[in-house]
Amino acid sequence: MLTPSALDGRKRCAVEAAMDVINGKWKVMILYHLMLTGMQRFNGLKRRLPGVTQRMLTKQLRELEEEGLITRTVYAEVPPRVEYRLTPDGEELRPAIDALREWGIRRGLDGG
Amino acid sequence: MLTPSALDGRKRCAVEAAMDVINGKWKVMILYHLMLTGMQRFNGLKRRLPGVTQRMLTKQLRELEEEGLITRTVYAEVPPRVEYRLTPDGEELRPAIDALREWGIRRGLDGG
DNA sequence: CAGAATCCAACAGGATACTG
DNA sequence: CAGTATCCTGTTGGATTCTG
Repeated sequence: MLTPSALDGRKRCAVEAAMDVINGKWKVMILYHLMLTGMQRFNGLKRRLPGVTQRMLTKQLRELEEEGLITRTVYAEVPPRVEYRLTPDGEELRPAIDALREWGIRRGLDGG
Repeated sequence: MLTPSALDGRKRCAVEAAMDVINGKWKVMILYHLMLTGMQRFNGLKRRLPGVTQRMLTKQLRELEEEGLITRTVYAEVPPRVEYRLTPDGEELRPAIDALREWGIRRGLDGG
């Protein structure tokens, strides 16, 4: 629980730290789609994120990987196949992203 | 609940919409401190956000106000007094920010 | 298919000075 | 106290081309 008197002044940057990790135009959406589908390949994500460029998708995927939120599995095949999945750590973001999503729904659609 | 089969493909941007609103280096921290304390004045926020510049604080506060997440109350006094508070809409972000914060704590401190 | 490399534009954000 | 106004920089992000 968020208890004001107990937290004001201490550990004041857990929120900030979390935001740092998911900052980036596409990161939350990437995580969201991995939460929905369990696994996605590069072009699968590209299709699900209208407007993303290869460069940006690659970059954000790499950062999420470095941060330990997703795994990248490369299969040595032709044509290449690369699968992205959430790590347990990334999976633990689900409640937060879910809360964000529900807030977005309440705001924009209000029960729609 | 986040039910994959029901949501994949529909309403796919509630998360994105939410992220758009809270994107900005200081916005979530501003909201967080308003959640903790109920009200803050300009310099109070400035003190609580180490590193923020007046320009950025002003900018992000204005954007949060435009987005309807906070109120800005100006008292015609000398010296001036301006109070910032969450709107009900902003208050509804509490679960999301709380979830983010708890994730950040689990990650960085793991129960600390 | 899943990128890497290069180049470039836009904007977020910072430093500083000034003000009612 | 609570901002404006300028100026400036770095990062984010896009367009395009090339590759194993």
